[in-house]
Amino acid sequence: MSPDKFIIEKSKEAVSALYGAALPETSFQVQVTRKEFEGDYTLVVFPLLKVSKQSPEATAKSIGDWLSENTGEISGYNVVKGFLNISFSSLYWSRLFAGIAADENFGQLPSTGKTVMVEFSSPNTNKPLHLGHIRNILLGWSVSKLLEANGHKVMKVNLVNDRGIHICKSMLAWLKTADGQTPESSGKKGDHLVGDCYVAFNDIYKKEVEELVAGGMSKEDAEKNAPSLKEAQEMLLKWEKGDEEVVSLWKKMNSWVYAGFDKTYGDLGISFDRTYYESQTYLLGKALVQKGLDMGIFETDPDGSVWCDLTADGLDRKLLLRGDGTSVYMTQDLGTAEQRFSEYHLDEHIYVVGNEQNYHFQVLKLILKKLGFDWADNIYHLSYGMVELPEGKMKSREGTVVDADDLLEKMYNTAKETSLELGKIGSMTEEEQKELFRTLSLGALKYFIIKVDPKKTMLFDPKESIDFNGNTGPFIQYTHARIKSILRKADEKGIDWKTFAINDGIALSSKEIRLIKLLDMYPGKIAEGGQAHSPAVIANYAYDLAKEFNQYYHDTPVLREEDETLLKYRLSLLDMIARVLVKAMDILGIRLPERM
RNA sequence: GGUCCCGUAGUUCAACGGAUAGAAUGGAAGUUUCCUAAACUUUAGAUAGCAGUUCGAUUCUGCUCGGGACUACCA
Repeated sequence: MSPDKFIIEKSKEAVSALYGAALPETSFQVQVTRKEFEGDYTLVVFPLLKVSKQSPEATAKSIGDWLSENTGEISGYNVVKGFLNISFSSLYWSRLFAGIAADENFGQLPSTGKTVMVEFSSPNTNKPLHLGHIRNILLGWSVSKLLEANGHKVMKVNLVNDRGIHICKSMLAWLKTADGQTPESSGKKGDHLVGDCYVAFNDIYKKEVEELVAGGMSKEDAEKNAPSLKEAQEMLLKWEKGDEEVVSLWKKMNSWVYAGFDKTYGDLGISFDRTYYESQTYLLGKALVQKGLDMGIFETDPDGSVWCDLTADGLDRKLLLRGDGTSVYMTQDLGTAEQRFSEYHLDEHIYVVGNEQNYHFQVLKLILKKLGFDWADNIYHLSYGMVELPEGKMKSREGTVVDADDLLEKMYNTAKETSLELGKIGSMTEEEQKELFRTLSLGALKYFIIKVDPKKTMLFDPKESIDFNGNTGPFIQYTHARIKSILRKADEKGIDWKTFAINDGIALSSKEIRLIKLLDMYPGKIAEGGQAHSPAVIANYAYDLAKEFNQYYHDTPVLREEDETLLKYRLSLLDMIARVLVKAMDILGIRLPERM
């Protein structure tokens, strides 16, 4: 049992023995004792005053005395104001550690039998992935891993927006300007080629609008009547009718894009269990509109459009079906949600989508509830803030969007330069070097993005993100490599620490106890992070552990230790730290190299 | 106008309603006899403002001031 839970349980007994009162667990607040005070864990006694009818100090002392007398694990206590600082015996800590180290599945919580779907990435096929997608993807990926560590079965899905007017724009521009280029012939990555076409379309369109305005047309009319836009709209109609030529071009260009996306996903080290395409789902939801009408919660306007009035809930009227009977984004999302919940019997569905869609998801959940679906409560919108650059927001119009592929390449090159500069690569083969640079650059990028609370707007400074010092991915990677190096050294010396059974009765230093305490906290961090859907908790935990190790190792001889028992004990402690670091970083999708 | 989010050292980020608000980075001063100095030690530096609830507020409530998002028969 964890020390904090142990204290809660025993304190409960103490309160009932001393004051004859039974208080709920929430009245017992236990926290790690702050460094500047003596003790391991601290019980906050203020909430107990109402039953003790004593001063905070007297209450703390009574409970402290009771705990000392009635438990063997506690070695002492002190009282500061309303805080009861409790110390555990060395024996207790070494036994706790033995339990942690013996657990092969440490960090994996028992199966819950629940299935959770996580949707993330969700790109458009007319633009390559950019920095905003990277935040989305990394969040989606590590939330998935976090949920798995919590014992859930997780389905990672991607929803590709592969239809609509914007795709037609790219297709049109390709026909007009690309001169038959393919990814093979041009050497461009497929998604970039198609993205360039989209840009090319907008250039043409802009020019046409300018010409029309110069010819005396109002700007508004010009924007609606530019010939290229008309052409794109015609193309969309043809697509919807299944026109063979249009559809085959659409398929060809999309396949280029998917190949490009797959490359980027691969570079990021992520994958999906299933990919949905809007072209196959955009008609879903119409049946639900009819259901809503039958239930009387939707209404039809004179022009035939269907609405849901949410003004009573503090929201607006929401369109669900256009006057011409076609559906909108919301309709589709209602339909896909219903389909997914029934097909996979989901217990929860998490959508990783930017905070600009907070309103959309508020409405989505509300309408589903009105339609009588209880599972609407199990939809969670993991909303995240924008990524800004030192020079401000990313704007595609101004060309300040950070392209995902460019960024990954730059990170790789910087990792390479820095490593070479520090003379770190030693005798590595070229393959090993490449692997290391890749691991380091991805570690830096992922950690930098994930450590920030998702809901906050974050600043991405390319220079800082590739920093290898301080609260960074490479610092943790380095720490792990260092521990592994020590353990290798121990092996070379022939110290058989792996088969060591941890004995009682070892005098532990306060720094060692701190490390054990941190290790013990790890499953709790997983559970906590799982609830908050926040991988940032895990990221910061891993950093704390790495930092604590560095401080410990700096002035505690391990390999030089002469007492064999203590030596083996310490080596197992290092091994356990390395294991937990690997587990934690795995949740973030960050690999830890053995050497660097 | 309405709804939602954010505001913490120079900068980038932390802090279940708990003790003297933590790190990192940048600034200043130091450290090589176990591993790998991508490390470690010391030092200066912050809760936008005003009320309220509480034994206790960065955290909860209200207002003010700043920044952002949404408020499409786009997706």
